[in-house]
Amino acid sequence: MSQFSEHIRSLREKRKIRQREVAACLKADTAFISKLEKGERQARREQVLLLAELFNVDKEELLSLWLGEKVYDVLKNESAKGGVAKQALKVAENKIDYNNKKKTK
Amino acid sequence: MSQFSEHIRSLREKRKIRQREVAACLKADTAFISKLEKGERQARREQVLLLAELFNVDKEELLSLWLGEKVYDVLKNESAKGGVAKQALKVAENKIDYNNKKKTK
DNA sequence: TGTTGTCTTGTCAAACTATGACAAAAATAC
DNA sequence: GTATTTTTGTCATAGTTTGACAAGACAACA
Repeated sequence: MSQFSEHIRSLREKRKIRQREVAACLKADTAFISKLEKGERQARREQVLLLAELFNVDKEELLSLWLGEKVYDVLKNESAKGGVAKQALKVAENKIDYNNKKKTK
Repeated sequence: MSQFSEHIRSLREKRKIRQREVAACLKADTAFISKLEKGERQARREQVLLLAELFNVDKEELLSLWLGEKVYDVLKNESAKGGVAKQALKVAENKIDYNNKKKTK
């Protein structure tokens, strides 16, 4: 149901790892991993980094996917009708750009 | 500090309304409004709509600004280094587009 | 069929976060 | 000075999320 969760699952399956091993890596139980992989629980930042290490994938890429889901979560109620959600994305983008400009200055 | 909060304040000042009147409209006290206008509290969706009515501005526009802040909140910790935040925006945008496409289908 | 290992689901307390109320201080106006 | 508006600090309450546990489902296979 969520890109992030599906991605995690697919990474695990490609590497033929059991949920119990992922659980050990995150110091959680398999029930939690199962829910992560079905999008019923959200990972926390720290866990995303551990997963990236475990699966040996780029941390920033995994973080982007994870964050993207969180962003979508904020918008999903509005995303139905029209431009509100997309406008909101623009607002956020402008703030990011503005902040980065300030810093390089 | 936040676009939304500054906007609210400026709307109120343009119309020469007191915080007490805004508070009445939202059924809150002035302390709360003060914090809203300084970005120390986040409005809830319902309150945004009330504000749009009170100030007689477009609801969708105000919602976009408000949502944009919420989105930025999710990203602000990452927005420092590099592309993670902007990538996350793209991920979210794709999900929105994908969902809209599904619906019109 | 029974056993073993893996994954899933339901439930819940504890941890965490946010809201909005109140009181008291600060600022502004008169 | 007083009166009014705005700000700040503190806090109980409500609301949400996490992760632990127990029990169930499913698959492989002897």
